[in-house]
Amino acid sequence: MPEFLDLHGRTSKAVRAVAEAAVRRHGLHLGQDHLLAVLWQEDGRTPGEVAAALNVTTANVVKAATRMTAAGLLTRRRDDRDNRLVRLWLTDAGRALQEPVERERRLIEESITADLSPAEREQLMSALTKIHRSATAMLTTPADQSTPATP
Amino acid sequence: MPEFLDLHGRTSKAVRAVAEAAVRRHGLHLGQDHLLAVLWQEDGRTPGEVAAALNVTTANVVKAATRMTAAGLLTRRRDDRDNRLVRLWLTDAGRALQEPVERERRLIEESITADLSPAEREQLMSALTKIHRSATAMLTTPADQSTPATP
DNA sequence: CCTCGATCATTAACCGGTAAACGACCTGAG
DNA sequence: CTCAGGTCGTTTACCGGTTAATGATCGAGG
Repeated sequence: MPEFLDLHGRTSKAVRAVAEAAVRRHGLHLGQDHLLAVLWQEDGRTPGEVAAALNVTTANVVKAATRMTAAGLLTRRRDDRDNRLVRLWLTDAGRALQEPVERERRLIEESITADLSPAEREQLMSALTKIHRSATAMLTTPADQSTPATP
Repeated sequence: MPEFLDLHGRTSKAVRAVAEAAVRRHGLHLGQDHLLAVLWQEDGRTPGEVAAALNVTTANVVKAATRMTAAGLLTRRRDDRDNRLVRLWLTDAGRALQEPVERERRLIEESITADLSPAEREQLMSALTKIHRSATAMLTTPADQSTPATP
């Protein structure tokens, strides 16, 4: 029922669907492009490092890495010095996706914000930043709804 | 990398996490509250009707309904006149959640938008509406990125 | 009356995401 | 040197979401 949560949820789903469709044209699933983006920036990171960079659990990265390894995008290799660690390396196929995927992502960004004036876009980013800050604060500070305002 | 998509994704995840934590305090999972909301409005709907109201697949509603039936929130019963149809009925437990869940959802809406002035809030809703419209349009009209502007 | 197509719900197989349990490995204190 | 505790990755079991295949039922035409 609440206005913002409802609109945000529907918008979020629609945006997600657009990104999903776009990335699927390159044989990827949504989320896999984020994992690739981290490795495009720097190769040979561990699942834990990738998870931290993506703000996701390590288990999630492991599962995705398994699928992407099977798909020929990644290579797994244990670290020689510390045998607990596993390092993820891009294959040529995984590296080849960088340019087209990043380009498409830029196009989506443009198309999806095309109806907004520069001022509107600026205000939207500002507002979303505030929402993001509030939300993350509410996650670490549980259930302060008894004191909504700080006098 | 794109500014908006990145910020939107992170914000979306944070907001989702807040809603998840809130609804979990009442023994629900995120999404189940939406299903309940439809039934709170009117009881005895079919999975297909609920799915259409939530903009979700019927299969998803069926799965959720199965779990919620096991949790004692719902009751399944086949329609007498048309035996293909199944109607979902709230139990007392399911109906009892309406007031606390809706109240908490309102509180979250307030808390999460507390840093925004009324004007900012208005602009945010307007911008999100435009984003939503663009995104849904891009879903039905695939790959018009070769003609970004309509001259 | 009977069949054939449309309309339902359901199931199974995938995804991304999570939390929890597990096991292998390193490291530092004794 | 040993061993206890911390740090990893992996596995398993959920949840919400999807698509595709299956199955039961209704309804209309012949």
